[in-house]
Amino acid sequence: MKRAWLVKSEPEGYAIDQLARDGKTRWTGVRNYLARNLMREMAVGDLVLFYHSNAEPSGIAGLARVSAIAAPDETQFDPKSDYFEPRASRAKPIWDCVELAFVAKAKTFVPLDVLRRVPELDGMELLRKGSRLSVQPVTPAHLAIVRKLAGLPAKA
DNA sequence: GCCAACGTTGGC
DNA sequence: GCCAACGTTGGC
Repeated sequence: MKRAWLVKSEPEGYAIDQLARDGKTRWTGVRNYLARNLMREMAVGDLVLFYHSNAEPSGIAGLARVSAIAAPDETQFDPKSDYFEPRASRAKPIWDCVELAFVAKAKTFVPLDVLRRVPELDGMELLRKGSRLSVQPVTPAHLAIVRKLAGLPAKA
């Protein structure tokens, strides 16, 4: 069963344009158990909304797709990395990441306040007060609405 | 910069 | 296992 997701990224750290240049990237640095567990549920081909957080403005910036399933996040083993995890070992990794591939940049960037004004998006995790989860599931209905708003292709 | 809403840590 | 203190996320 194909599912849909949303990931947050600070554009100053890794923006949709960077993903467009790279083509694909390992989604490293997620250090939240719920987010990790959701990444473990991702399948190759699942679509992923790409959200710019902590931005001016924040909002939906594009679309990606899962190009490889969850595997140990290499940054946890690197003492020089901000994401180093002293409790982890290669025998017992703690953090995983998927690989994401670029699909499209939003033809129309959709800011958060616009999303909030769409009644059909009620209940979307992103719009929940205090929502901080950086990896979230998105229902097919919500995905379809957001793609329409953003001018993202109906077929990836 | 403020602060609400979390998640994590560590003392007990 | 409880929970207070602390740290982080992310909108505003």
